[in-house]
Amino acid sequence: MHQLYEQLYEHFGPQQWWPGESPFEVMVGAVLTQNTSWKNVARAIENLRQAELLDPLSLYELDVEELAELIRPAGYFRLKARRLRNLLSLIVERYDGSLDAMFAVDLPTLREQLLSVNGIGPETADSILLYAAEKPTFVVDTYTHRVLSRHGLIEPEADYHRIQQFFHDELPTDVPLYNEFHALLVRVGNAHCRRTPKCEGCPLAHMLPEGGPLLPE
DNA sequence: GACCAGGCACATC
DNA sequence: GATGTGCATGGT
Repeated sequence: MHQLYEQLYEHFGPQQWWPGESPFEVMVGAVLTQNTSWKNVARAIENLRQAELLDPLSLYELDVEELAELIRPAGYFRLKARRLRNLLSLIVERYDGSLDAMFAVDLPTLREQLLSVNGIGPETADSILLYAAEKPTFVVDTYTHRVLSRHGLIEPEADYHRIQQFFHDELPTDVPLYNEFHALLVRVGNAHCRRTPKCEGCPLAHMLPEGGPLLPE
């Protein structure tokens, strides 16, 4: 596990994640990027920035159809407009629009509150917790799952919690480390780990198990 | 034109 | 409890 990290870091260098200028922008991005490439999300966020709506209170006042129109480039835009609204209502109604107040809450409690929002699942919650609130929780995504199972480090059918537990057990509790490691996993996933799993040219190819990658997922 | 992207909720069996 | 489906734009 540590060696995996070392190899990735050596090859790709620091990733400077999350690409967002404020914690609030990170939160919005976390919802918008669900099953969607970051490039599309960036356009949507740019629309919100142009409209000067990148703060909880302004965005909460906007009606859901106008919000949907602005985030259109991110895909699933009607669905995501509702999901954003649900998240905004937590921020505004429970924390009076203050992210500082929200982030003062302890990790397990805040994680539960986020998960209780319709449209926020484990990955989105953990992304917000790690990259916006800077709390030590590992973010598991499809790339994480794919890379680890190909390398025989987890069983292919391992669920979210199990994979996350594995990182928490193996690594020191360290926000910058979790941040960088997850970013590197996405990076290698985007660069080399596409559907056909030959792993050619991958910086991790030399550390695959005997007989190559374990399966196409 | 197919296939994919930094998921999640809900329906159905 | 397991499996299937809708959601949608933009890049390869």
